[in-house]
Amino acid sequence: MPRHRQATPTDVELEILHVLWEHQPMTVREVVDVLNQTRPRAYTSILSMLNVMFEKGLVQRELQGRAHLYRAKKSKERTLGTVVKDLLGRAFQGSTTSLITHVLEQSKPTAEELEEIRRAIEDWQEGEE
Amino acid sequence: MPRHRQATPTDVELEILHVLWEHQPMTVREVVDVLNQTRPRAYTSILSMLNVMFEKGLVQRELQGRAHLYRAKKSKERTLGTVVKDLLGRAFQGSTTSLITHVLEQSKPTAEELEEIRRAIEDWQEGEE
DNA sequence: TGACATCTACTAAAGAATTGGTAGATTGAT
DNA sequence: ATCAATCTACCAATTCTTTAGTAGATGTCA
Repeated sequence: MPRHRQATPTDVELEILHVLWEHQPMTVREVVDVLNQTRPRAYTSILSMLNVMFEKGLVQRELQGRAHLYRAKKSKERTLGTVVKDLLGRAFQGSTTSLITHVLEQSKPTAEELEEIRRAIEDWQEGEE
Repeated sequence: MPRHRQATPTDVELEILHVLWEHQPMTVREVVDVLNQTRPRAYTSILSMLNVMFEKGLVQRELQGRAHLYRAKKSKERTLGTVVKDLLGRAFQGSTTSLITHVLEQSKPTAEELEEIRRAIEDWQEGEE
């Protein structure tokens, strides 16, 4: 009857990671202040989450005075890469084309964005291959 | 202390939906037989999941003899669209280009796949705009 | 008819995710 | 020194997800 721990960060974890990536290193208080601008939660809620994330190895911390300074352990790039890889396998059974088609349909990019995407494809092609 | 129900199908739900999309309509027994080829679970486990999914409105069912015939309520296209939209907001803060860049990096498409992707972009452009 | 297979409904159970409270220590200001 | 603010650790509670057992009904077949 068990359950396997999720391979990628959960919703709230991702929410917190995004804040850290932008302002790290941060105290719990600072994270709370940023999050409260969108969806208010108790200080101890965020503290608990950061604790869980520390135990999972998602964040690092160091003492400064009596408060902890947190920072994400993995970069935004690496983390989002894992998230995409997971989704690709779980929902799209590895089909890159299918995933990209859905992305286009959902985001309905403007002509400029399309150009940007085309450039991203070329950049990637030259960089990797 | 609550939790908000997930907007998109969960892992196991997606696993089951993929099976249904390919063979529907199906009895529980048939779904179990397909799933057991990859990861074996008890008959009642799948039955329970299908029940939950029925209550959530993810699948429909009709009686045939004394067994139920299940089928997905929403198409694969619509469902995966929702999944992508959710991910785009949650993990990529709406940035299509960022998401696509990560998809390319993770899937490392071959030259042929790249061509396919380019064609998908053009198709989409002509179809929609 | 009786043994057996199979289907459903109901229930249980345990782990994971998320939110928050309480208590105790420490700091800073008056 | 005392009071308030603030930080952490520890714990509680609730919902969701996933897996599976049990019981009861029904159908099949010798």
